[in-house]
Amino acid sequence: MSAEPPRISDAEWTVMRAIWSRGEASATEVVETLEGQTSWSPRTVRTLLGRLVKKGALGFREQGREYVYQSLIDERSTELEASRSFLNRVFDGKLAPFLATFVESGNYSADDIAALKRIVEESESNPPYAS
Amino acid sequence: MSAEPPRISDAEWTVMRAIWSRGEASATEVVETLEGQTSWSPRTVRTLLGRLVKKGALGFREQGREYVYQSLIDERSTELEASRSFLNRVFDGKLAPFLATFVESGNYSADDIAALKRIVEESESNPPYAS
DNA sequence: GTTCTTGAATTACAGGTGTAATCCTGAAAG
DNA sequence: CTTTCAGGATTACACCTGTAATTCAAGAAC
Repeated sequence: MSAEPPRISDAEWTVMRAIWSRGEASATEVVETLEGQTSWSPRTVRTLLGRLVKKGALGFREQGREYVYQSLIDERSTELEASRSFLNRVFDGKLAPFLATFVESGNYSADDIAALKRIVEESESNPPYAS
Repeated sequence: MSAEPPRISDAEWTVMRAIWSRGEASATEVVETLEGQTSWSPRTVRTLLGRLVKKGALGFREQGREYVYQSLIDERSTELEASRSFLNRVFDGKLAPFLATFVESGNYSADDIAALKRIVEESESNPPYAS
């Protein structure tokens, strides 16, 4: 019944995150948001917005001569789906090897450790499925 | 000085993992390994092997009429690089939000918790950089 | 009213990707 | 020897991506 969630490409993720961070935004606003983050031409940003609309990831309403875009897909669930897809691709779907690799390399911060602790604690009061 | 590490596509990851899991393998062996995991034609698998060779991810030696392929890129560092690139794309490079999203959804196993515990403990004796 | 400007829509264009089929060659089978 | 077959090499082909430029139309500026 539900349409497939659209595939968001690398560059498109950047745009989606800009939209999510603002709630909604005109093309010009997105361009401004991305200046400094990327070196894309405003043309490129507009192209990406158009593609995201075509994919069903964004909707828009007209405001005068401009469109104001808003997300049609949920940030959390889109992130989760991307995470699962990534883990499947690279780590056979398993979180533990991902963490191991990441941590072996020292690529984590104190914040990350704090997040890990919360997870461990939470899991003790509310255990996940076994093995 | 070092060449860029090759970009491994989605389908190619599947092949690389088959090679890594075997150390080295002929095309036929890779095809066999992937039966049941995918529904690709043997042709497709051979195409992917060829592309990976062209990209510099795989090398091969001739064994009779066949090639025996082996990886030219390190599994761990390739995984790490993919992980970083993923986190950058989706979570602004930060591990903690990834974990939060993942855990909110309940998508983790007891194994994962065990891995987390080890990591937390390790980090206590050997703390990461601050914040 | 005519021109300039700005946004959206359309078009561009060279890779990369998924997914194979076809071609070519040398070994295997007869 | 001739035919067959299996493997690598080459070709196919539509769609996706990154990265824009060009076109068109309606307001904004004269």
